[in-house]
Amino acid sequence: MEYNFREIEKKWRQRWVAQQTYKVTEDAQRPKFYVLNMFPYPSGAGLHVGHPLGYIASDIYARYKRLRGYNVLNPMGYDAYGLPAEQYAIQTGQHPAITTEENINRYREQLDKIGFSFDWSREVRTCEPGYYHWTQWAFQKMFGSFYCNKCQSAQPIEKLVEHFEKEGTANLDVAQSEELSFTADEWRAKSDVEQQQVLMNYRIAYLGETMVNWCPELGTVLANDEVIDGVSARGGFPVVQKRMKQWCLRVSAYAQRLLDGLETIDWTESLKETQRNWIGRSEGAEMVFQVKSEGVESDKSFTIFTTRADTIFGVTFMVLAPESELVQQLTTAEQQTAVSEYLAYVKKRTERDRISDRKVTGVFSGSYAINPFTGEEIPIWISEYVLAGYGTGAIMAVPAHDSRDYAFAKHFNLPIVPLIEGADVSEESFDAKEGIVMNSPAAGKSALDGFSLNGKTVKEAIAATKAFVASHHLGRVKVNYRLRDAIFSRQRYWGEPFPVYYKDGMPQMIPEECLPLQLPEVDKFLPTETGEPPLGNARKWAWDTSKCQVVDCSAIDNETVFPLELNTMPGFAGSSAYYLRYMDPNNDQALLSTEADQYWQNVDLYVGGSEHATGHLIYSRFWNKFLFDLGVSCKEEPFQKLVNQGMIQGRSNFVYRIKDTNTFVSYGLKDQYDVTPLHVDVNIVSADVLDIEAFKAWRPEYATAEFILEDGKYVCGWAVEKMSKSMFNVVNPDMIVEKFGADTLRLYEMFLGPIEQAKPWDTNGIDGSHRFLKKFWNLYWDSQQVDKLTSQQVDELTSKQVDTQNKQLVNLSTCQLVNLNVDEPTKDELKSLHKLIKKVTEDIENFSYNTSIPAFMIATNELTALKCHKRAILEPMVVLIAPFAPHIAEELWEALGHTTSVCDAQWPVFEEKYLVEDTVKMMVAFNGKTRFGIDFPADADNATIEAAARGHELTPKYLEGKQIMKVIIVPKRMINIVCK
RNA sequence: GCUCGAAUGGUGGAAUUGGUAGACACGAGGGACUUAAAAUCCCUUGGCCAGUGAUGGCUGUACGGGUUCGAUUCCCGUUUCGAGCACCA
Repeated sequence: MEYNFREIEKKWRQRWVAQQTYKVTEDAQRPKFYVLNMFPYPSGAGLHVGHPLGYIASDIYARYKRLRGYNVLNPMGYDAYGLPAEQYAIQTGQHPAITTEENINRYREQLDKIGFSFDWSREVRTCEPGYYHWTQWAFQKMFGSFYCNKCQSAQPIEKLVEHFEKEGTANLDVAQSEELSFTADEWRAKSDVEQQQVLMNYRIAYLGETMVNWCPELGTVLANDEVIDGVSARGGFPVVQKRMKQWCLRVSAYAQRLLDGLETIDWTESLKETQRNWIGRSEGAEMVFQVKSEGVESDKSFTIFTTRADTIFGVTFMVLAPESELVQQLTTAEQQTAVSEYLAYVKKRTERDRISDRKVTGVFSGSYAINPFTGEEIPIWISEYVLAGYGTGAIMAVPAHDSRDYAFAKHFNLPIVPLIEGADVSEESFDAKEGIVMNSPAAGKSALDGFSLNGKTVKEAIAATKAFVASHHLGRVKVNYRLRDAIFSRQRYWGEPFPVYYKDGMPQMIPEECLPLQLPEVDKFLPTETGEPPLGNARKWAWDTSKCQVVDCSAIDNETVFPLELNTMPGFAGSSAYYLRYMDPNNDQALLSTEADQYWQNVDLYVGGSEHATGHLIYSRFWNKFLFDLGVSCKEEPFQKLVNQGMIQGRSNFVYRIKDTNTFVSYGLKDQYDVTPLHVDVNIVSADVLDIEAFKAWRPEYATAEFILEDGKYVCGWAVEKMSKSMFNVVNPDMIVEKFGADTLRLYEMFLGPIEQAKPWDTNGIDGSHRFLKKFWNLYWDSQQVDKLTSQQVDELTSKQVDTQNKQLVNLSTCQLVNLNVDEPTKDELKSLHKLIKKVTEDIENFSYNTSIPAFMIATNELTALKCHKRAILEPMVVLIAPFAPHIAEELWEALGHTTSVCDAQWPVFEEKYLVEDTVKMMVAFNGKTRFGIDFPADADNATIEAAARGHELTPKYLEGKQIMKVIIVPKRMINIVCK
């Protein structure tokens, strides 16, 4: 019987749908397991073979867990909002909802062919009102919350109001945009609008005027993770810094918890490290410096942040960020012109300029700061190497021990005072945090309260200085984070609308029971000419508070009808809590029910690309922690284990055209000509040999092409590149499924290499996986009857597929499923099976599928050689392969007489006893060189073995005339004899 | 510059707590079957050397050292590649 994968796979695709094989419900009787893939953005290009890699890996795990008795949640959905759909809409005028729908259908069609065990009844789409209802709801909750540092959690804003009414800002320890100070009386005296403005300083979702990454080409602001090297991640357009009023999420409030949480989850070290870098915790001190301006000590002061408080005696100048508000205050009259010129220069430079050429630039402000430890006057400079957004936007410069300060000091000829014994700072600064401190204070100088660090190690000195700063009220010990609040507004159409309207210029939340606020229709998707977002084009986009519904803009009277927010939410809004929604996708009363949350808890295994390390994976951890504080999610960390699948790169093929001709020369001969390499569609190349007819038909200009062949073939060159349309190297999974079947595709993608590693796709190797499945199939469909046939009858059989040596027939169309004899399996057969059970079980647990495929191949070959036709062996084999190749497994399972799906079978139990040998081969080595192996009884003890070795019984030839110094016996492995 | 990870045949990659390096597959070469092709099956395949041959010897996991009876594995140093962060004070 032939392995007809097309029919088999079609049959089971239909059967799975009809029988709802993959539908899952909460079941208190069984332990849960939650497997999740990062849901795809349905792009117009469809899936290529790289996309399913992670889905296949997680599907194998999901199926395996199900076979082990777990109730497995394995959902799929679509991250449907996003820029490309909208860009397409701008170009074509087609509504993004329509193109998105089309793309989703295409994705679904492709996914369905690969045999995933997704429960499609739980599908979510971020662009559907029933889904973004809860994105809007979460946003409103963030608006209605502040972050309490003392209790380390989000709290309702009402609690903060209570605090203000009682004691103003006294004893307040909360996350805030800037430090405010007022009394309870002052608070009560404020108008409603003023109070609202104050509260904005504390809300977790707040409207803030901040420097944002503005991308003029895209007409929108971008989050930090969407900007790479000063250009937009999508499109590569320049990004400029601009001050704008935007919705922000106070992610920074959660910085420490985001950092601590990393210790509790099972992610790769490199990914955790990436997040640690992104969060960028640094411990240091803030110190206050008084200002002396134009020779007069003023009451002005400013604060700097430093991690090297110990270097306070080496400070020779101060530097302010050009954007700092202090610049205006501290510039003296005579320096005004120079400073203005410098600021104008800085303003012209984009983020990108700053990164690409790091010139040392700066200007003196005219003012001096006073070193709080020594009373020395220190000039205050302004330079772009100090960033406004980090710390306080001002630093104390210690040129001897900071390379940036050093470069600045050299350039402007400022003094350099070394503080570490033995450090040579004549050529470069000594940045390392090691050594013994000296010059603190410098000889002949004195410091406040006789403070000195001389003789201490740097580490001790840092601690001592911090303690001194705190006790003498010169500043405070402070932890700084690089992590900034997330900008949450986008000036785009295709995103979640904010459930917000404006009254007296202050944002108001539309009532919770009126959610979701649906995205309105617009005529034009481009941002308006006035710079307003596309929602400014919507005619019906005003909020009627009396009717609690959206009404026409013309009705705005600012009494009952108010304008709605025009921005939309960014891409990460919808993807930040989708894993929670899968637990209870159709709930219209809540994001999810408590029961669903309690049962499914969090994602046990999350699979996706590492490109989301500083975006999605930070935002959803933040989002989940917020929901955890609210009591909506019972787990603080959303993704317990995370596996990053590597990218599958394309393998491009090239043809070589001789310059100025239409003649193409084969790879091996190209050096004899002056040629231009051209990408050629990999789908008309097989094993690097070009299909010439297909090539001529590919493009009209090649119809008359001529070829210089080698060995009658046209051989193409190749290179590994990103898989993309423009390189003609996109391999479509549909084609592979059509040609080899989904099971082969699944097996081959897993066999390609370790799941985490990037690797090029090479269709050539796929034959091996397909051949294996055929062999596996033939284990079951074979030829008991053949033994009964006479050789003459065998010869007469039409297919004549005879292996002459073994007299065994394969692929014989008349044969039935093996006549499973009921004999006890032999020792060898059981050994093959249990070796496989052990290997496959371990591999799946460790996520290293690439090595279990060979194990299957070896077992199959062994069992074929043993002519094993025993149910006790073959039945567990089907279960073992079911996670990898579900279609063929189902077919064989049914053929073996089962009426239920193989998905509900039991994973075979491994038994050590079948692998225990009667004899153990011990390798014998002399002086570390392995010579040969000798069989010992398995129960021989070390003393017996050593006696045999010393008695020269094992090895007379090698030991002749030598004195045995030492015999080392490694249990069940090796005897090592050391001799002279 | 800092942090993390990696380096094994022509290729993708195996190798348990340190114990016969190169599993398995691709590619390549040879053979069987076939009018032919496809399909299938069998053999060879890290390098060098010796032998008619079975086989044997040397060498070999980026490079240089070290620990060990024994190192792809552990330690120190170097090089290269990948990833992340980056005027972050």
